[in-house]
Amino acid sequence: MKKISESTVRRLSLYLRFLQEAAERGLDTISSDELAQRGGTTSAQVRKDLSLFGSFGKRGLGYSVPELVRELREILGLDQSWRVALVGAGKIGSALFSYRDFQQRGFHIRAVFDSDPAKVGAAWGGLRVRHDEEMDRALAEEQIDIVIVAVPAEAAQGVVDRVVDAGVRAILNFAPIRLRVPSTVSLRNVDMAVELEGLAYSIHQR
Amino acid sequence: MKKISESTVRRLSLYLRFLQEAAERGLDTISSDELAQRGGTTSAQVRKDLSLFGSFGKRGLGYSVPELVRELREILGLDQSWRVALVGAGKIGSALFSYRDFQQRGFHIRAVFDSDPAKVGAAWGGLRVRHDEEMDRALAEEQIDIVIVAVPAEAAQGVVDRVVDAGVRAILNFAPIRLRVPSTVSLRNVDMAVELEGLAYSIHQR
DNA sequence: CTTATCTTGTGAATTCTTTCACAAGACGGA
DNA sequence: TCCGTCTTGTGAAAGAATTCACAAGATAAG
Repeated sequence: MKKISESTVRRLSLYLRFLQEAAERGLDTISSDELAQRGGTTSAQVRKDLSLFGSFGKRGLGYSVPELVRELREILGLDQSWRVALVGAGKIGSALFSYRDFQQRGFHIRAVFDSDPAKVGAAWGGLRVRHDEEMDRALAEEQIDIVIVAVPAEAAQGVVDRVVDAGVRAILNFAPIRLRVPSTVSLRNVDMAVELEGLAYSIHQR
Repeated sequence: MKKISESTVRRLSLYLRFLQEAAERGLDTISSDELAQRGGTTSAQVRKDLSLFGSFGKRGLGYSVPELVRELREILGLDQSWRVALVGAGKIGSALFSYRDFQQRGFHIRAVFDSDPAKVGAAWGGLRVRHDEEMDRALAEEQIDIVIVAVPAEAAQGVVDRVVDAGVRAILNFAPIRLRVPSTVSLRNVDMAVELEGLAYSIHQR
């Protein structure tokens, strides 16, 4: 399969979200143009993105909403549920843990780790916060697919190295630091400081 | 001034972060190559990014760390402090509020709003959570530069419309929805669902 | 059946970003 | 001062992503 750019994948995810809303509203057909409006892009872009995976539309009509939902879920790998672990039981970790959306979309948090003895043992939902030291073994035992890193910047690289050694192939990082991972591992960063600074830049420019 | 791409601004922000670490470690000179390693890019990219704003380096030597820190802070608009408001006093809002990094980088939260009467009045740091209805007036009174939106998806567009009407020109959105704003307003999205789905896509692809 | 109206799928053109590659300086040592 | 070694700054080249523009298919109405 040809290489798909990160921006395309991002957009597919947005299309899917809007299609699901459309499905709830009972729409059963949608055009690339309507999809584009909500995704903040153009109809040509939508068609090009989708055409990388097949031709799902009907000329003159548009796309069948339920069908395209099905296709996109399959393309993105959302027709299965994913086993997620959260490392860092601080404020951000806790906010992420109770973020209902993840669950809904098939991302299930199966384990929470922290290095602070004061936090270890606490009950989080049906889980118990486990000590950091258990992590390496537990990631394998629980067959974790994705790890969310929500520890301070200083600790993040160490955590990630261990996570990678444990065989995890996908990491979502919230620590404000650029992590090194082997090219076989997928890494996404959520970096609030960078975003804020980008905003500062744009207002600063008048 | 020529138009600078969003990816360039993102990278500048990363360079600055690394330069500040370097400064703390006492380094006073750094090459585009060292800067590139940490930013996960190439030396040519670093030089091109910087050259959009001037020539800050010395051939044969590299860049003066303190000087480049100063320049980047000025370019990004970080040589001033920014007045931030937070809308949404839920889990995410609360995590963001206590995120020390923002403060450190000159982003000061001056007001917190929520529509839930149960939350209004609560003391957050030195602030008191205010009712949503006060928002429109308060944004102007407090001369807010940047608004962070941390409300549920259904409420986000309504909040943003009011924020825009109140004259705010920069918004950081955490709600999982694509917001519409006039082109005069800068908007950045932090969309954790999209990031997770991107990771799902990449492992799913084998 | 024919015509008018839609909207897709997709090569080609365009625009934007990144990488290459090298002349121009800067420094240190002899 | 001259030479060897660095590393910047930047046009030019290459590569990616987006947009254009239109033929081809689908439907509906007369």
